[in-house]
Amino acid sequence: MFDRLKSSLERLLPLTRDEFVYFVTLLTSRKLAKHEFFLRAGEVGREIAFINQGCLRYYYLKDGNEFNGQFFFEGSWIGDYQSFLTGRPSIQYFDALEDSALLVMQYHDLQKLYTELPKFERFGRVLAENVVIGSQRRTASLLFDTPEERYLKLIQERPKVVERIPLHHIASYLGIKPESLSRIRKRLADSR
Amino acid sequence: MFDRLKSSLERLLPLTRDEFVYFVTLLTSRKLAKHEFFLRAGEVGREIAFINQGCLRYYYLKDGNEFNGQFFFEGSWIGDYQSFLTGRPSIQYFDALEDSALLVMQYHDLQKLYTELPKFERFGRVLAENVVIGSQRRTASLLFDTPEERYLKLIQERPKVVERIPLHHIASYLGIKPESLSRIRKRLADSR
DNA sequence: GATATTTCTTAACTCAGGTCAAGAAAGCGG
DNA sequence: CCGCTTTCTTGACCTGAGTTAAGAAATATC
Repeated sequence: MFDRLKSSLERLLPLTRDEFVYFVTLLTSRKLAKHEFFLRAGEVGREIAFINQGCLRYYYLKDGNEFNGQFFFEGSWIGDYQSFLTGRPSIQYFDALEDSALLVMQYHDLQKLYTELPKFERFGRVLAENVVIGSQRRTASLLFDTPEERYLKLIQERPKVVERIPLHHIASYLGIKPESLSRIRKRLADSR
Repeated sequence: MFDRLKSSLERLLPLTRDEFVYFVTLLTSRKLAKHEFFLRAGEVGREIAFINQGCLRYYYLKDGNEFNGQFFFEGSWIGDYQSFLTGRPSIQYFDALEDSALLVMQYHDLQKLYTELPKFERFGRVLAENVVIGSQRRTASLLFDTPEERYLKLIQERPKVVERIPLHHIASYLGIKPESLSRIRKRLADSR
């Protein structure tokens, strides 16, 4: 039940048995069926979740069209960092792309954790850093990589995405239409 | 000398005279002539700077081409947040677009400040939040706004950028070529 | 197991942005 | 104040992504 969480945490900071157990008491388990929401735009997302099993994404809605911001698999933490920290409503939708199992932590429980076990500040800091690094990498790629380059990088760097997620969602993530991704795939297949 | 800094800080947290004076002792003044660098890709940027006067940008270099990430004017803080926090080399170039005057704070001085005057943690937190919010807004806009929409939003939301920064830099920020921005401007001028 | 839905591809056409080339205008540096 | 650089625009042509429409194949649903 908590194996994945344990090894994930231990990559960040060494924990005694008691510390880990305490951490776990702050979590609640939650199942999401495919297509169920973790958070909707307009809501305040004062919780973050460890994905124990499954896959989620967040997306923006503009003129009725979805634009995928990011995909998350088991082993990573998900949540609207902005909303979580500031208490303001989210502008993103978070939903499950597969049946998923989450371990959810509330904002005030995390704050309590920081106070009672300051070594967990490191956990919070690394989480925040990862958000910044991920977001800036994504911006850079959208700014100067072509859609084809973005697709090739995705295959290279995150093969799981290409394996488990429908192509129309990947197209949206790359900033193009499904038809264009089809053409890119054909181009690549023909040229080798 | 410190008026702009003072009013900028006071928007975040109320300070006594002594606290502000202490903050100021941690800063060193630095002038940058137009085109001078604040930080180069490959270097570790263990300092952040308050822009007292002038304008800076950061950009990425790919295949010999510059891609502008963001512009900063007097009153804002600049630095490579990733490099600053993690101590790893930057992948961005920071340079001055006008003759500029900075107030520079070193990483270890900021850490000292957090320890000695914990109320400044708020300062650090808000700085970090702004980085995340800015980066995510930018990603979203690159993902689903057209270049023309991005240009119109820029005029609306950040008129200073359009007034003070050459169009070829703005084009690069929008993710297009100068010629394309010229055409967009013509299109807009013709259609009204 | 039949039907509906989701997923993915292909084709024809349009259009915005890239590329290459050129030149005008403004600003700067000596 | 003269020449050089920077800034900005325009035109012709090319290319890749959007749009619309259709259909095939795989999955889900009852």
